[in-house]
Amino acid sequence: MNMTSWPDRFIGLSRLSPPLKRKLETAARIRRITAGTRIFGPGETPAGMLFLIEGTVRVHQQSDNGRDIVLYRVTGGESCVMTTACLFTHHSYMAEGVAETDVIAAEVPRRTFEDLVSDSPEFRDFVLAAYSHRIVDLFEVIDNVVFGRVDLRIAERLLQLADENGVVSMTHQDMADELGTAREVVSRLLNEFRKQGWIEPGRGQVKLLDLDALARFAASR
Amino acid sequence: MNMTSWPDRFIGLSRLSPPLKRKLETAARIRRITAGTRIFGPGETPAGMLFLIEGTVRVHQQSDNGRDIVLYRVTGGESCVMTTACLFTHHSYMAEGVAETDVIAAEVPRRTFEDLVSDSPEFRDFVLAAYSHRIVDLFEVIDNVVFGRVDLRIAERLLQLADENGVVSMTHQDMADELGTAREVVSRLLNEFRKQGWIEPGRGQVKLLDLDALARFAASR
DNA sequence: TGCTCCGTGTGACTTTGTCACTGAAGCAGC
DNA sequence: GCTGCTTCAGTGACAAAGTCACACGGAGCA
Repeated sequence: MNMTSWPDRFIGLSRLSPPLKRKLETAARIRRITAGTRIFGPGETPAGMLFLIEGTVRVHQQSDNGRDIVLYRVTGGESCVMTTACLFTHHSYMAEGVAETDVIAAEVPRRTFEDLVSDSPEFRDFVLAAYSHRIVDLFEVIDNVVFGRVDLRIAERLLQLADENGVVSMTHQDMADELGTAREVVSRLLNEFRKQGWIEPGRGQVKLLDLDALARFAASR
Repeated sequence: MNMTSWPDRFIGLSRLSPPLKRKLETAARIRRITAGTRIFGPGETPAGMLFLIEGTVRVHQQSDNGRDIVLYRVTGGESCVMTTACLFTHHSYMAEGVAETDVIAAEVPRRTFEDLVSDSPEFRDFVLAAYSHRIVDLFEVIDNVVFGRVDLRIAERLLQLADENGVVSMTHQDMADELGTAREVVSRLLNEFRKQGWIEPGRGQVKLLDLDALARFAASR
């Protein structure tokens, strides 16, 4: 990958003027982060704005009694909103970010970030659009957990997270942490799905047998 | 109230230069909204940025099956984030805003708003800080609904919403809609509180008898 | 081979949400 | 006053979801 052009990978940043692009590139520090690394967590403060060039980062919230829920994922071509929010408010993080795959990211120092927000309407629009879209994500999370049923949400996630062979490589605990529920609930509901012939469970993975049935179930009610 | 100085009531806007303050004031349309009026709702798009001079606006999310949850409230001296988000993304509203009291607000047209965001670092900081703080609110809502217990949340809300006489003037349905739960659940739990001698229920209102006990209960676990 | 850890299964119980229905409190209109 | 209507609250039965405790078995390793 040609590192000198990374802003072009971000919708909105490609329209920056060449001088501003150069400013972004020279100020940024390219970070390579291996899968599983915790990138930020509650109590820490961001050193700068993170632009995700490659990979995905999972942002999730934890409770004191061990439960966990995924708020959203940041993928290549996006910026990290939590970081933006913390930069703007000078607060520390409230959730945790973990590299789900190997990640390449550009870290732009706070000072440069603030300058660009000031000087460039395109940059500002990019940041604010990303910001606003993430708020929509949070609304959806709330809608799901308050009004949604767990069985439908599991079916939906299985379909989202399956690889090209229809296999989801996660433990039941992982799935529970995705949805903010408990492991036992996932085990029981997956067992129901198995009885329906929709899936074939294995240790640390689930094989989806009937995608259509799962999709129909997820869409019901 | 002296209307010519309303930006001074907003922390952050008082530091605007006099010319920009005048620009805000002349472009704004002062709106008086009576309690109970629906200000915006899903599907609509904002005509401009709303600055709340007096009163409170309740922003809540509704499900298709009749349940409801309050996301946050906007009070005097704050701006409406939903509106900001929609202005930035050119999306329509996803939640509903209702005037909880009589409201006086300044509506600044989108064009003026965008100009000010461009030209004034102070104005931009004000908007972004409000924005970011509201994200924090949403994180808290998620934390509560995913990890919290309903009885503790009710106790907490009763204390928040009580007037100076310790009376909360709401129906059980209203309280359920605050917390995103069902009316029957509220009825049952309030009955428990009554058995403990903490409250005295009445039609359309609850009288708090033992604030300390309620507070201790809300803080437990 | 035996040991330990981890992922999973399960039963019993609590909490929360849903449904259907009852009755009481307020509030017209007469 | 009385009559009917609406709104609010209470309740029982059940379903869904979360908690707790523990059992089982496979994977990996000494």
